Amino acid sequence: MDNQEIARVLDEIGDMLEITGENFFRVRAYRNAARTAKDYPSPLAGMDKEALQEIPGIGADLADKITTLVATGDLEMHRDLLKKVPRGLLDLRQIHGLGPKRIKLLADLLKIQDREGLKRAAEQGALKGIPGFGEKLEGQILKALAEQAAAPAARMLYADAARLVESLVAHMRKCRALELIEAAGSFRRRRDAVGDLDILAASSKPRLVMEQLLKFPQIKETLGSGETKTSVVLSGGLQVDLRVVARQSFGAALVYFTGSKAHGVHLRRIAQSKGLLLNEYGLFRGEKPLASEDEEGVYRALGLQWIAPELREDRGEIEADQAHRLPKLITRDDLRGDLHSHSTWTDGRASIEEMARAAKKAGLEYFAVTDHSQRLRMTHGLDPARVREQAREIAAVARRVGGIEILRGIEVDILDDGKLDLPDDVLGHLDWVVASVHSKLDMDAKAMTRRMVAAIRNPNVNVIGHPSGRLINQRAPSSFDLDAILKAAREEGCALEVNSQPDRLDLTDTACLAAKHAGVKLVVSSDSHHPTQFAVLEFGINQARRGWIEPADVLNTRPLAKLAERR
DNA sequence: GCCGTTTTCGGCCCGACTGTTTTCAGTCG
Repeated sequence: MDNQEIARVLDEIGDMLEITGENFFRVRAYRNAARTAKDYPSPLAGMDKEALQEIPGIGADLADKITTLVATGDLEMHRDLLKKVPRGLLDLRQIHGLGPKRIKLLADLLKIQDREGLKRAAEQGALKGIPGFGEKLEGQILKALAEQAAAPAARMLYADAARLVESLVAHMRKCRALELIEAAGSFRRRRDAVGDLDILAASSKPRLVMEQLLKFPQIKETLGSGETKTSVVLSGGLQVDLRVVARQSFGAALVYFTGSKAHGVHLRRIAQSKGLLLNEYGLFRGEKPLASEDEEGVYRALGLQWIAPELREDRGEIEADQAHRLPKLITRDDLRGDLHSHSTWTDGRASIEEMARAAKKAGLEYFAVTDHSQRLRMTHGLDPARVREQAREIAAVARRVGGIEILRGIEVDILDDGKLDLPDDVLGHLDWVVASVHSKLDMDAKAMTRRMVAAIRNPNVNVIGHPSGRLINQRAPSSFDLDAILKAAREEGCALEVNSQPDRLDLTDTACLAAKHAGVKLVVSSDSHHPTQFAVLEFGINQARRGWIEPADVLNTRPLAKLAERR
């Protein structure tokens, strides 16, 4: 049972307890634990009760429940609650406007158990009779039920969101009343994909700024609009929340609106422990504002240093800050080279020379040409003869294009049994070997772990490419024992890749952190198939920063001469 | 259910918007 599954069960318990009217703080304890589990960088399944209790927010009772859940795959409390709150009822939480209190009323007064029952009742006009329900809410529920029959909204890739933010911000800047604007929320935290967009603006005339947003051409629906806050849904289904505050509150509002929610809660608890109040308008002692204009000031007044948005997930960054141990995060400028790229020799769309010129233009000192190996027939993967032939072309290009070093590399397939797709004597003559899984991505965890560890043990392999194989919104990550893989990688001095393609971003942020803790080096790579794609390195850097990665953790921050050192 | 430079009991983060009310509960972020 992995951390995601543990989190799901705990979350469901929280929801069911809330619907049955349990003490809200007990509910919150389960929600907190679920969130902690979801973000925890190593498997809770491998931890004993004492270790679990060391984690903030998990006490004796929850540690006990988690170990039971891991051992038996089930929890008596979860089963018992499902008898009281059937799954159909639980699912009603997805409907906008329905929370625990109203769901309880629906179940108690109208005996509603699921969507079907709710739909019938709403169509008959039966909801209006319930206290707190009226004409509008009934209509809203019917509409939500009809819309949810359509596909559920996927999260938008960060790269797509970045383009949208650019056009939205350009649109907003046409408003003269706008003083400052910043995309906050999970976008500013540089998450790999975002569920909505939170835009923060400063203005003394908020009404005008709201009106400007409502003129944005892609708006499908307005969910709500008040003096300081407007929510709209764009035609693609993405929700945009705009918040407008006075300029002197911008820093506090940015902290508040950047989140994460858990990070914000933690900050407000610190404020409270100092007898202060923290909200989106500032940090206050009684009526007196202590800080509000900029983020640095707000953190300082709480006794903290400014924390990079990528770290604000309440994964220990506040404690690290208090101990003066915040990481000095890697930036794009720290990268000297790129170690994964393709050319027209396989599935790339540009020649080696075009790629070399583009890499040089992107400010890189070196890059590796790592085309696919023979097994990937559809890409015309390289056999030993073509590997040698390509080496001659690389040498020729290197003579023509100065100012950048070109490494002779390969992205060799890891076969089903963990052997590699090219013989060792061929790999041994190359400068850089990426080994990747491209087939049978869904094999069971034990077999996949063996397969990847076997590749790591091959001394010719420098790095494992896109280790999990996931494609965001399209393909689940392969299952394997990350700890076992990290242990082998550490022993062999084999690195793991952070693939920067916007739909891969693989390793994930938490896996980066786990690798760092295990002493495994990373490589941030573009996996470019086109000259413009060296720009995606920015996205891989985002992901690495979210994983607390510093320049020294990443091999391609080194000058070429030091690249061969494996640790 | 968790937690402790006020505490092992009694607290637990904060505010905007909507719809239903006629001062506020519920939901949401």
